[in-house]
Amino acid sequence: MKTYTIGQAAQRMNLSVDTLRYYDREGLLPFVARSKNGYRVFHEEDFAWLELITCLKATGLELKEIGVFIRWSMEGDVTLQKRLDLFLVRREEVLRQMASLRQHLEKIDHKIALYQRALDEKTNGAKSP
Amino acid sequence: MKTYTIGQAAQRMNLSVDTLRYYDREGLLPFVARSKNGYRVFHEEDFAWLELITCLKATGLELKEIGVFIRWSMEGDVTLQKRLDLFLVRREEVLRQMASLRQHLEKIDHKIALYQRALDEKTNGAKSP
DNA sequence: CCTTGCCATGGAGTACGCTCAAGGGTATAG
DNA sequence: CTATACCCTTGAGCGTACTCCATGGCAAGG
Repeated sequence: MKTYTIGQAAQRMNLSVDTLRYYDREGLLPFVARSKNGYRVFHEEDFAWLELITCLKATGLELKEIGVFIRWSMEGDVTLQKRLDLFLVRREEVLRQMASLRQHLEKIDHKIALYQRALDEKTNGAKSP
Repeated sequence: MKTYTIGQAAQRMNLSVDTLRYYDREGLLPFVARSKNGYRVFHEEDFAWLELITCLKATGLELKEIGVFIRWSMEGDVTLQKRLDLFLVRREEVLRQMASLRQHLEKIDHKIALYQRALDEKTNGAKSP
């Protein structure tokens, strides 16, 4: 089965090598294997974890909290309920963020309309006095 | 006309007094007046600016950039085009963020379904072996 | 064999957005 | 008049998430 060095993994995930090492230090990557000379070895399944980490981070979860989630995952089925609860909270949070963005988009669209009108008037005013 | 102290403005905007003073120091609040003893005096119109700042910040614009925008605003009509462009860029950015959130929501929903199924199987498995 | 390039660690440094503390002025209720 | 609850400034400190650097190991091609 194909394996990846940290550099290849970083490239594939669009993260920096330093970021991956930082995540590892913070306990987010306990699933990453090591070769006998100490190199990190990424396998295909690891990318599912990395994508999940990326997803959780993008929804505003702190690395610390993601670390907690990863630890739960490693503990197995006893933490299923906790992890479900975490995702349910995350879901609500994402919905909140989407609602907030929709409102801000409205405000921005409104501003764009205003600015466009103001610019139109300026050019028209200059052309036909 | 009603005026607000920094404490009242902070309360109304759901920001801390320190945050408002920090914004001021960073050049985001050149429109805020001062009383003769040096106190900041917020007027009704100022809240439109504060809400705009909040909006831009929520879409991911850095305080530095917001400061640039505010300075443009103070310069008047000559910067209309620049400001319009800024909002157009911001609009694209918000759309990107919304698309990204939608994808993450899908992933989260998928995970929730998986976890719920796993929990169901666990309880059913225990009840009917 | 040696160079080049990627791997490792530990620890320091950075950017951002606050947040707090020290030291001092002001205003209003009792 | 004084107490208390605001206000001011300057400057330091903090949490998060990287990012960079020094130092050193390993490996594959020429």
